[in-house]
Amino acid sequence: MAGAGQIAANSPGLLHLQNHYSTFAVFHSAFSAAMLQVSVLREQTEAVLAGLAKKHYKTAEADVQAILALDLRRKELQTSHDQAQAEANKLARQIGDLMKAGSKAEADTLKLRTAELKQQTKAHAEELVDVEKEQQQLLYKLPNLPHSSVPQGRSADDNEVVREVGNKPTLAAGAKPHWELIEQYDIIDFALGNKIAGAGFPVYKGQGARLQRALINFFLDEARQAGYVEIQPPVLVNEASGYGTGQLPDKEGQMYHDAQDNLYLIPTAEVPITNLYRDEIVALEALPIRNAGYTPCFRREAGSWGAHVRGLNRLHQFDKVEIVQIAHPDHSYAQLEEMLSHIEGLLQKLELPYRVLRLCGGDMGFTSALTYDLEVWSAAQQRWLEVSSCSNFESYQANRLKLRYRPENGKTQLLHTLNGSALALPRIVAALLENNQQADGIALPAVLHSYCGFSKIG
RNA sequence: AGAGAGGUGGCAGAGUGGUCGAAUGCGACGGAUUCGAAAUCCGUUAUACCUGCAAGGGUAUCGGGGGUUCGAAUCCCCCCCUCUCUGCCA
Repeated sequence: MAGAGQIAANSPGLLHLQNHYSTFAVFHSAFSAAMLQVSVLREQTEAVLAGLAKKHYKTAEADVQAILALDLRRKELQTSHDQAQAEANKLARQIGDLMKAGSKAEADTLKLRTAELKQQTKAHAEELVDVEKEQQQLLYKLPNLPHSSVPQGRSADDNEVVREVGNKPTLAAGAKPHWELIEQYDIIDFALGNKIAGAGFPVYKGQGARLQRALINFFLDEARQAGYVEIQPPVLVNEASGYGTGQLPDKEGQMYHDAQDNLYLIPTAEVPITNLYRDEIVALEALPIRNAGYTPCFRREAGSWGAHVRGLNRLHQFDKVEIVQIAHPDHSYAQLEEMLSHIEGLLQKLELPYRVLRLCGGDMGFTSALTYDLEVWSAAQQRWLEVSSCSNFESYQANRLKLRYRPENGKTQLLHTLNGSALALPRIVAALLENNQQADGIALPAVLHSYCGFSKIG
């Protein structure tokens, strides 16, 4: 094919998203160069296989070998194709000169050769497309490699509790879960939402709506004070953006899709905000980039409805403030810690007991290299609720996004992308309601009083 | 939604079949000049892949895809997008 490495945005040609940053090497720790770079598969095969094993990826050995074999074939084809094309280009120039000189017969002789070359380049180009497509599909299957600090493990039970902060409140007898409290105070109405939209689309009313607005403002203000630029992105994105952050092609069933215009409702502000930097070469001085945005988030969550997802625990539409960073590869883990401490600060100001988990290989996301989950204690439900997930994707997303920087000298390199919820509202609301319930209402934490315009619900 | 115009390098903007990866201007970078700066002058200034220890060489890319041709930014077809006017509308 012509122009290996080009991206055909807005077209089915997205399969041609290339991963040819072969020189992005091993400057960092053995693990820190992320996936989807064939050079890493080739140069650090053992480490890659170990990482994939940690993520419980089944066919690692076979897939990696297949990708490497395809890469060899790809190079062969590229070389032969380029050589044939070079000769054809040279002949074309000669033919042009001959025509001008009036030597038509000689020109015709050369044309015979160009016809042959044309056959060759065409055959090579076609196979090249096939090979690249096949390699691409295998690469898309591979999850990101876990950071060395990621604990071994298969499920949520194996996650590492990094720390637990705050005291769990002791509720009076007869304490209610939030789905009863919201009815009692008439602040969130599932039945109404069901009537106008469907299950999982609650209607916030009165103090409930005002609390939502207060939390959004609080989170955005805190983010701005921490150095984040506030972004208001579209909540519908195109297909290329879905590929850029990795929601496509694997998880398309989790997004609402407008087939008429081929747009997707965002499952998180991560998608539009990170894609802002798709196909960009960012100046070193601009790093790290800190962006924050509030958006509603839409998740189909097909088939995931069950007993313990009552009330606000899981919704089709919810509100979230997301923080996104783009960092130099050498500094991305420092930035991850910065983000984590920002999020912890929010929870502390909200006076919610929380814990920080380092997710194990089996529980972390497909695209992540290291993920911290933050969970708040929901006193009436007597369980931890995940309110934030904060991850470093290293160059895994950047590779698809073609998000790079130019080093002092040398070729462009991939940047690292990170994001975290700061914070997702529904479970925060659930915990606030449950933990602060009193006989005569719900006492809100001091930090929210001025944002809400009231200090107590009820 | 209808009609028309247009998509070229960081930006602006030439270029209607070959010598065009692409004039020119601006910007940026390096150098000269200067005590320093402005101005001026000289030079450099895209991305990706293949090849090579390197220097270098090669290929591709002028919105995307396909076609015509020995040869396409330039001609033909399809698609996408933007702008203007009309319609509609928060």
